[in-house]
Amino acid sequence: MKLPLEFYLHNDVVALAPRLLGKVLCTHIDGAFSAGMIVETEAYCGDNDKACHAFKYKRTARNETMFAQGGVAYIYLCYGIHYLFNVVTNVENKGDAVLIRALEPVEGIETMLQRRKMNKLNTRLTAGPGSLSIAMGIALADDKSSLLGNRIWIEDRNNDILPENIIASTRVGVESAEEAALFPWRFRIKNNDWCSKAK
DNA sequence: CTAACGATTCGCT
DNA sequence: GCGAATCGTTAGT
Repeated sequence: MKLPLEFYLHNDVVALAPRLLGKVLCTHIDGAFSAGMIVETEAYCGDNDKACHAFKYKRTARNETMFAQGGVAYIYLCYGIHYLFNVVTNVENKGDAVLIRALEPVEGIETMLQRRKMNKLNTRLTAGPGSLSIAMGIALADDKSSLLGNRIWIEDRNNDILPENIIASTRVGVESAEEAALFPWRFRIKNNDWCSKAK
């Protein structure tokens, strides 16, 4: 069951990020189908979050997509090599998004291994935002893609994560963001090996 | 126009 | 477990 538009329009990105845990990210790209359960996310908020690209609603050519209506993909190039996949949320002009940091492979594992040029399965396949984008076949060209279409979408497979199995912690790479660095806006599933290393 | 940095990953010890 | 590689975007000269 594909998540409906209303899910993405929720006005509190910090409440939405943990709700994406346990949902399944699916892609149908280059004729191949892949799916992975979301096990780690981070919330970014344009209004009061200094760590966010869209802090104080500042627009640049790169982050323009973050200001779109919820339900589209925002894909951003980090460190010159890594594509980071984000889900834009809220209504237009808010600049809110959820970064997907790690997946647990569910379907199309052979395809993922090929894309990653790997022979055997290990947690590096989809642990980490740059890795999972490659494994799922997501590239910069998919920036602004709707998550309601038939190329990239997110499914609810009735696998809700209980609150006691969700761990909130501080985000990575935000030391210079002052008070925003303390916000516990990183969410992951307890005892899941596919999460990138805990801080 | 130029310099600095970052929502990271990979290979090696 | 740790340190180097890497380059587009941003902001400052």
